[in-house]
Amino acid sequence: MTIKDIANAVGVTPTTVSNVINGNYHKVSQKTIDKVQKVIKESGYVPNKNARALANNSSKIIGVIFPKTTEGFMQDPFHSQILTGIEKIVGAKKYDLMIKSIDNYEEIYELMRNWSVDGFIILSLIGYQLPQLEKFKNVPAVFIDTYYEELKYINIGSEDYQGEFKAANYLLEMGHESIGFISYHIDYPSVISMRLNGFKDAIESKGLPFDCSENVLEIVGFDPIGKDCENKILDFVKDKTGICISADILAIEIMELLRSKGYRIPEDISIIGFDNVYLSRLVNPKLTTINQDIIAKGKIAAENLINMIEKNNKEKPNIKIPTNLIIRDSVKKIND
Amino acid sequence: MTIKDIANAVGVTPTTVSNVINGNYHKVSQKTIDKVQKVIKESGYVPNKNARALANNSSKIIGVIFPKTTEGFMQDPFHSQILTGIEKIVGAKKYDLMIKSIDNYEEIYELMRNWSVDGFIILSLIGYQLPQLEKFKNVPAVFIDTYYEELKYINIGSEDYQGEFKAANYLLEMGHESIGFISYHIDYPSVISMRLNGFKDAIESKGLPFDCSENVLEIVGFDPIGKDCENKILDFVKDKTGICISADILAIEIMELLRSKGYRIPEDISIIGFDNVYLSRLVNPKLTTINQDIIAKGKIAAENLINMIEKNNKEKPNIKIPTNLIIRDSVKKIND
DNA sequence: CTGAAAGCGCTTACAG
DNA sequence: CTGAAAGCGCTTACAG
Repeated sequence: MTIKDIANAVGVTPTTVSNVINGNYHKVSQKTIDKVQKVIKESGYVPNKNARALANNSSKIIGVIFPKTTEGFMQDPFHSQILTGIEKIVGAKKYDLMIKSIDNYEEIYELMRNWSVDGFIILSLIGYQLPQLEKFKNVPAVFIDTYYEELKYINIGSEDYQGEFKAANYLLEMGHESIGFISYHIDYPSVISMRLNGFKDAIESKGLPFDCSENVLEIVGFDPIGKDCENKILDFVKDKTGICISADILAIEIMELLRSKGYRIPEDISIIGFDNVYLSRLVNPKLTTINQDIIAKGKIAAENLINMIEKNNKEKPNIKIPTNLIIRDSVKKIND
Repeated sequence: MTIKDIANAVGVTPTTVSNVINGNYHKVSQKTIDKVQKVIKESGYVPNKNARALANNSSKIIGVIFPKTTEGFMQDPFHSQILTGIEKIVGAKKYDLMIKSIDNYEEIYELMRNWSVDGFIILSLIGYQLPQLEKFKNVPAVFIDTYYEELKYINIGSEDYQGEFKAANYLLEMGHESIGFISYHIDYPSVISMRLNGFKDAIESKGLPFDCSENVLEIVGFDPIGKDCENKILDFVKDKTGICISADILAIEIMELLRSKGYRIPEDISIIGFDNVYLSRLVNPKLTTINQDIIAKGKIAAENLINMIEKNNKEKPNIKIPTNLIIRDSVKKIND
């Protein structure tokens, strides 16, 4: 079933059929429109989008790009929720979705030319790789959580600074005076460095001293936490009553470690996470954390991209999703 | 940059360029091959796959189909891990990946015709909808976790029966005599009904009586668990020492519920899950469970699909991933 | 071994 | 309002 078949069945030319399919109604009489639509419906005609894309140099495909990692990117619940949000909007707006993990930013360009992809959502780009995207400049794209001074694209981030400020501030208000921040490797600038800034400013806003070597522990390597790393954490925690941890997943790992060493949480030490992932309310004690609506983030990314594509919108705003404190059971009040 | 441009640059026709791109080397002289490849490399030529798909009626696109749910499908860590496995193989084999959530199985057919999609991986199809796929019969497709008598497609499942048998058997060997099985809604046949059979047979293999109304609790609705549901669970658990739960996520929810009612795990009641999701080792106590390699499942699905496509393989095997017991801390030994 | 030509299914100026 | 025709970038019999 092709446009030509429809045209023959109705007794009209492919031009006319194409016009009704594409809603160019002002070019066709109502009588013809009706006849064509009837035959299309009855025949179960499905357009060949490859042909359409070839003729239009535009596919209504959106590409989601993420880094090729050994563990597998979607493993991380954060990313799968982003994808959930993206997929909802993309589907609702009648676009198709391609996903691809890459090693090398040339591959984005290649994918674009392969299929005449209309736009991209790019997850977890490392900032310093941005210059490689020069030739990509005129392609509609939105980034997620990419901080880089010269970013010429829309970025969808979160209020990371404000969120971690709230977290640290809560600890301080609960009477904690010696607090720390633990994170995986900290890139600058990045989501994590923003959070660290919020932490620092919360401390200083109370007139307390902040010192990187005192208040911050950056851990290398990934889960499960290695032996040497364990000792660093135990050492770091010793003289503190409360810890902000840059992500729930890591917070949960660390809670597990501390528990195994005989710490009671929150009696012996208070913990606060970031992200409010699903499992944060299922661990024991339930984790106090900073919430962000990750699915909304994916949706906003897709909505902005589609706006760029359809309205040829040239603005490059830096959008930030709000973050808010979720109080559960992993922080205790200190009275003195 | 098109094939025609390359042809002009080399001084040859598009036919020849196409032949070298497609590896039809026996049709071209070595000298010409070299010249064409050199120009392709230098020019940064990228093929237009829409044109190729249009000419070939085949796209090297693989579609991953999943149901449109309100919560969002990829939320579930199980599904995002499957997707991780699929993406790895699809990328490695130089295919492209489209994903789409659907309400209605007609949409699969539509997607196929839209893009000349070469094959599909279909997740969480409800068995009784299979007959709707009649017209889809000749399209390469593999299903994941779909049990249906008349399945004419490859299905990639797990040893659900054997896994739950091992789980229940472990409880029995640890001295538990009154044990139960808790699950969300049980379809027949399905992953869950297979697990229930394994549970039942383990009990009966010890010469113990099995009675559905005694040993099985099917809960309706989803997380978080509702009030009425809570009471059912508490009631069910009262006269038992060990519980098999059909999925880790549910097990973790239930552990949380029991803890809040004063139960100590495993001292007061033993719990065993299924799936070995990431968080099962992060909860307290660490969850004893049945492991399956979910990423491998995704990989096997993709490998089988691509074999079907490329070798025109007509076999429809029913593949099952092994399951094994992971002993952690949520089951205690009962000595009498 | 190489090329001319038709065809895949659509869109889009252009003419009438 | 309708249609004839060229074009999008590829592939593939077929002829030489």
